[in-house]
Formats: sequence, C-alpha cells, structure tokens
Amino acid sequence: MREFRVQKAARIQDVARAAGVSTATVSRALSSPELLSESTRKLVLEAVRSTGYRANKAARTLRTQKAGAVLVLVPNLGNPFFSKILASLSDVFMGTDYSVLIADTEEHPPSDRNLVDYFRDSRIDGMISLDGALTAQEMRDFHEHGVADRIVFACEWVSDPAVPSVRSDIIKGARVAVRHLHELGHRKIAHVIGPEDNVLSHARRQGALEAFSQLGLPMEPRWMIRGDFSLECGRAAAKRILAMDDRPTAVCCSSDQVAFGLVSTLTSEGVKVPEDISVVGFDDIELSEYYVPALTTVRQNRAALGERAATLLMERLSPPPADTDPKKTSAGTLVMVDVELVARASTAPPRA
Amino acid sequence: MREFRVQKAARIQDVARAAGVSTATVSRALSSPELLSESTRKLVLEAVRSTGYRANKAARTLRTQKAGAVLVLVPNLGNPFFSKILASLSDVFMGTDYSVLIADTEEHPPSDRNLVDYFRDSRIDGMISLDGALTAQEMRDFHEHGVADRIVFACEWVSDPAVPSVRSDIIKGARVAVRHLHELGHRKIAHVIGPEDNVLSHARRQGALEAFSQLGLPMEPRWMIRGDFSLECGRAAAKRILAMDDRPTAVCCSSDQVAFGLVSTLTSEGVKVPEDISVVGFDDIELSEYYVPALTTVRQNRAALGERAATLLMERLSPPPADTDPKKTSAGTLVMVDVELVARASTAPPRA
DNA sequence: AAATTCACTGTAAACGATTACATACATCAT
DNA sequence: ATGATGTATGTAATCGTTTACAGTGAATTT
Repeated sequence: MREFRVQKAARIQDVARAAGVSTATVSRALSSPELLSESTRKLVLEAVRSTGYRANKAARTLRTQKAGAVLVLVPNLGNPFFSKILASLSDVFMGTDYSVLIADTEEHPPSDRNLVDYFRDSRIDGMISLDGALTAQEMRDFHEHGVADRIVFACEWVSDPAVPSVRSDIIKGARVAVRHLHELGHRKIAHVIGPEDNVLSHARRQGALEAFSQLGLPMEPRWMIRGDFSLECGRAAAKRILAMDDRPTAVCCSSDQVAFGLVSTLTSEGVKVPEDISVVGFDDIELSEYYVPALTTVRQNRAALGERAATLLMERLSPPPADTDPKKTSAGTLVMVDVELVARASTAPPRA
Repeated sequence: MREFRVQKAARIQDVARAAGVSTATVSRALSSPELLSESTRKLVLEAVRSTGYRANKAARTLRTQKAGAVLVLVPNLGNPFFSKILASLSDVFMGTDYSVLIADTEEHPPSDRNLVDYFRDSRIDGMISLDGALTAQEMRDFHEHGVADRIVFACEWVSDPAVPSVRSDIIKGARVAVRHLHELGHRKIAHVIGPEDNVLSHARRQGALEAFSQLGLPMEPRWMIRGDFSLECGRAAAKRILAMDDRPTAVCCSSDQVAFGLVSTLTSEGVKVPEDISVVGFDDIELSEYYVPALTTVRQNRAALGERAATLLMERLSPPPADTDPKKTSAGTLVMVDVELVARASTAPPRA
C-alpha cells in the first residue's frame, strides 16, 4: 500500500508568515478583499494557495457567533415525498455557506429531543421544519430564546403567525380533485383523510366541503375514512370500502402512498381501478406516473416548496440592507405554492 | 402578540460563579464527573440546571479538535432507496453526540465540490458515502490529509482496500433472482443492467453469469440491456423489448424503480405482467409490495445497511480502549449484509 | 506649511470551552 | 515527625479566527 505524508493543516498564522503580512490582513483578503490594496490582496491569495489554507469553521463560528448551518426537520426521511423536498432544500444551501443538518422527527418525539438546544449551543443559525407537529412548549422555547424568527415551515405548519411558512394550496387541491371526479360523472365520492390534529387534514376537508356544497353534493359521513398518509392506511381504507353495501364510485386520498395502498388492495380483491372505482392521489411523487394504472393526482410542486423555503430562511438569516422596509419582513410570511390536477389513468367515468 | 424577554445564553463562567467554583470544575462536572467529589458535582449540576447552561459547540470543537458531526453523501436524496438508508443512519447518530450533515452528490459533481475540505475546516469528523463514484483524486486527497480512515462506504464502494464498506451480497442477489425465474420455467431471461463503471453493475453481472453457467443457460448478449437505476430507464428498456422479434419471457432489473418503469410501460402497451413477461426487481423498497402486480424482488436490508455503516464509522472515530488488537481495526473492513428473494405477483411460469 | 483626510495595515482583545500543570489538603507508611 | 501518595480543585494557556482600534504615510485642503 502507498504511504502518504500527512501534512498538518495550515492556520491563518502560517499564511500571514508566508505572505509577510499580519493575520488581520489575511482575514480581510478572504472576507473583505475590497479593503486591501490590489498588490497585498494578490500576495495573500497566492500565499493562501501555496499553503493550502482553509479557514477553520469552528474558530470562525466561535468568533462571529454564526454557525453557518441550518437544521431540516423531516417527519419521515424514508418517505419520498419529504425526501424530494429535502433534496431541493439541500440544493439551495449547497451553493451557500450553510451546511445542512438533518433530524428525523419520527423516531424522536418531542420528549427526547431538544430542538432549541441546536440554536443555543450555536450548531445552527436557522431551521426549516417539514413537520407541523411541534409542541406548544417547543414554540414557546423558540420565542423565549429569540430564535422564532429564524424558523420556516414548509408543507406543514403550526398556527403561530410569527413563523412564516411555505405551503401548497391544499384547499384548491382538494377542490380540483372533487371537481375532476364530478366532471367524470361521479356522485358517490369517498375521502381518505389524514389525522384529526393535522393541519393538512383540515385544509383538505375544507377544500372538499367547498367543492361539495358548490356542486350540490351531499357529504356522506360514512364515506369519510379517517387515516393518515401511509401505504398501510390505504390498504385499510380499501378493506373498509370493500365491506360496504353501498360503495362509493370514487375515492380521494390524502397522499399518493395512500392511493397506492388502496389501489393495490382493491385490485387484488378483484375490484378494478378505474373501471369499478376511480382513485385520486395527492402529491404526485415520481412514481405515480409509473404506477399501474398511472395515478391521477394533485401535483404539489415539491421542488418549489423546498426552494422557496430555503430562500425565505436565507433572507431572514442575512437580512438585505437596512434601507428595506422593515415591516415587509417583520410580519409572518405565508408563501403559497400552486397545485394542479394531473389526470392520468386511475380515474374514469363510473360504470353506467 | 405576547412579548418575550430574550435571555442571553449562560456561559461556563456564569455557571462557575453561580456554583462558587472554577470553570475547570464546571467543565469536569459535565465531561468527567468521576473526578469530582459527590458534593461539588451536585452543586455544579444544580447551577447548570438553574442557569440553563448548555456548552457551546463551536468553542468545544475548537478546543478539542473534534467536530461532533459526520457527513453523509447521498447520490440522490429523492430516491427512496437511499433516503431510507439515510433515515436509518440518522437514527443511529441521533442517540450520540454526532450531528448528521448531508450532501447530495447528484447536483454537485466532483468538480464543484471539495469533500476533503469538510474535514480540513473541522466541520466533520467522519463521512459515510452512499456514492461509490468518488474520483481517484478525491480518494488521494483523503489519504494525503490523513482522513481516509474516517470514511465508510455503504451500498456502493470504491476499490480502495483501506476504506471499509458495508454492502449487500449483490452477487447472491443476482443469482437468486435468476434461479427463481429458472425454477418457474423461464429460459429466455433478459437483464437491465446498470452503468458500465458502476461497482454494482459488475457484481450483478457476475452473479447472473454464475447462475447462468450453473444452470447451463446461454447468456444472450442481445438480452443484456444497458441502463441505470431509474424509472425512465425501465421505460426505455420496455420499448427495447417490445421492439424485439424474439422476446424474453422474463426480465431482471437493476432496481425496483427500473422494474416499475418497465412494468408500467409494458402494461400500457398491452403486454401483461406476469402472464406475458415476468419481472424481478432489486432493492425491495416499501412500495414494491403495493405495486400492481406486487413486485417480486431481491430485498436489500436497508435498515441494516445504514445501521452497520453508522456503527462501523463510530467505532473508527472513537476507537475502543487501546488493549484491543490494533490489527483488527487497521485493515480495511468489509461488512456483508444478506439479501433474500421476495416472491410476489410479478413473476409466474411462462406461457406454455 | 500645517492640518485634515484617506487608504492601508498592524496589534491585540475577544469568542467559550478544555486541560496540562500547579497547589492544597488529607491520609498513610516509616 | 517526615515524606510520600492520592484526591479534589484552581490557574491560566490554548484552540484559530475576526475585528475594534490604533497607527502610518501619502494626498489633499486651508
């Protein structure tokens, strides 16, 4: 095996010596080059190059009180819906001075985590939460430690007007899903809805109700199936539906995953989709287009959600020059991302 | 809106004052409590509690030269195969003093990233790469800066004996897939294989060749379809197959995603799976069980892959007491994780 | 010619922990 | 009584930056 000589990392002092200047000058050459004369700057930069110098992040963080990192809170990293948003977030931050830390909230409930500590021990400057289920206590902690304005919610959110959020137009999403089914001729429409305490469930229900009342359809309580957003929940919903005397002719699901669980189970029980029952998903993850049948669904622009949330957080972390109207950023912000129906093969007119 | 008084964070000095001891004692109370007398320890811990003290990570990192963080390199965060492994990795580290940093290598090719810098500026202590496509230059950098022994590969790997890796028994996987199809009666078996330069493609091919020669089957070059691991590639492969005069009766795919793309396209062209063509995937991601038809595939134990990689890295970062045999850990390690065939509905005997 | 300004650069004090070394006191063997 | 040993604590140096402040000439103003 080859031998390598491990060279000790150069510090700013070494660069200063190599260039024949003070450490202050080296520091300035890197962070505020406009303060230096053309010649010194070149000199220092050359010394930086030749020594292979790289500024120590810990020292810099300690001195500047800026961590240069953000934390992303993901409810379930294994879920492709979230992981795609994470990908888009990380893309934005890669081009900046911020590192991206992640934490999966699923395995770590509020009791055995302490989010505000990430701020307090200067590991992070800001946070993006894809999880709307932060506790009231946690939000209080954020306020008490003055970091509430360095948090952005994406997808889900908490009802705290001080904390901005980026979200899809869920209400519209639910509405267009129902409209689509109505146009195809469906009148008996079931819903698989998320957990009671979830903000998305509320919005979804509101959109559906709006559409139903506008179309003069009754909202049958027995066709509201409570669940969550998982594959397993779709399977359970299918079983509920199969057991009904008077089955719906179409189902709106709380996520694409639910739709997959539903279709898979219906199909293996001999109920055809879309011939016997039409199914609409929600999210439009990559796979939906390749499902059998290709899934009709409401597209959430996940790339945009991530990108907007990241941008929003960065703006808050390093506010633009002070001449900007302070009122503009001081208020809680709400960025709404449009959704659209993607009609594919899992929906069709009901049997005559 | 409620007003909050933002309290300035307590430093170790404040705790020392509150407890009437020196900062050294406070530090010891937290990191080596056995050095202190029972009474002082209690005294300090109470002061820590009352001041709400939390040690500043940057200062600690600077002083101890340990970052308390690891970087996970993911080829494509949006891919559920990887994100599940990431979830499992992050789970292990959550219980420790390490934070998890992530970087998506897809959007950031070797040219515009500098991995060794993460080590050099003391942002991280170690790294886990799910990407086997690190350049030779990058590996050389790691060696030169003496950090090669703080890297672990998972799933994919590079051919560097000094760097340990955790991987599935891919060769066996390919073998059992072929055997399964053979047992069902298939003799005309096609393969969608990954990129030429990918380590997994090699292993896969080797396993398939072994099985073919043992079974006395010929390996028809025209049934080797080059591709990658994506949905789109599955679609392309389907088109290739549809265009053939003499079609295979079964196809082994390089991933479940490829299988989805393949099945989806075959089906929409009127070719039935498994009646006309059987399809075997690779990975067994959550969705495979819920696909239509449920996908026969080779299960990679993603939770184990992540967990083992994380454990392996931690061992290397904080080696067990020196009385352990040094030879045991100094050599490159290879942890092999078992795979198994999961027979579901996408495979069946060929048409008579 | 003196005073003022300006453009650069250097000196040294932080930032907030950890830890080598020194010290103090009690205990114990001789 | 004396020195040795051990236990518990304190003092102060250190990690590697950034930046307030001070200083130095040269250019410009009065």
